[in-house]
Amino acid sequence: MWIAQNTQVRLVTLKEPPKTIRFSFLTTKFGQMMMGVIKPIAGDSEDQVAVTVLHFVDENIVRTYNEVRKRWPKSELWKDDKTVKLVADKLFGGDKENSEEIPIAIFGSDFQLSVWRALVDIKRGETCTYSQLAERMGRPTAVRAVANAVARNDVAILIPCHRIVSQNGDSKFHWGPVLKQQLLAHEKSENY
DNA sequence: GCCTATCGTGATG
DNA sequence: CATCACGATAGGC
Repeated sequence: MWIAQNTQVRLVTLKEPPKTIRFSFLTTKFGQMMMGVIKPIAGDSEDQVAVTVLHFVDENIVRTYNEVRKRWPKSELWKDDKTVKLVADKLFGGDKENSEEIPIAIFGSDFQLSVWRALVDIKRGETCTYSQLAERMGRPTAVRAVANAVARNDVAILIPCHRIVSQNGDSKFHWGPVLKQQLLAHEKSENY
């Protein structure tokens, strides 16, 4: 079970951290993940939810939970399998076809937001170096700062930070270089 | 390999 | 506020 090839993402920026994040765990083709969603987002219908957290579980769920807890110190974390499942089914449930647009709620500094916005423009099967990304943002010398912001992406896959590689081929990834390579290989292949 | 330019963040006072 | 150390970098030597 994995994300549909043509999934579209819509970024919504939050003015403050979410009061409540509803989370649950999923089993995917690339391992277990923790997903956090918020609802509703401004201007959307009552039952509309947006993804705000998507982390791989690399060791165990407690560790992953603690990491999310640390990242969102002001937010309440509610276990809510039902609400998460609504989004998870849209994302992972279908097969190759998926016309649903997935809202992603992000919160961060202006700089971070601009980095994350630039990330979603990198197409599936493509990669981009840190300096290329910095250049695209019109901040060619802020390479190191861009890398910091990339590393802080909280929504794996949907905000595709795994598509950023360093120029010398080094491939660092929050959840390990091996997984990163697997994701990239998967995206480059035609076998979905 | 080591040295340095670069810049947003978070910690600290 | 001011300062400092720290990166998922990159380029020069």
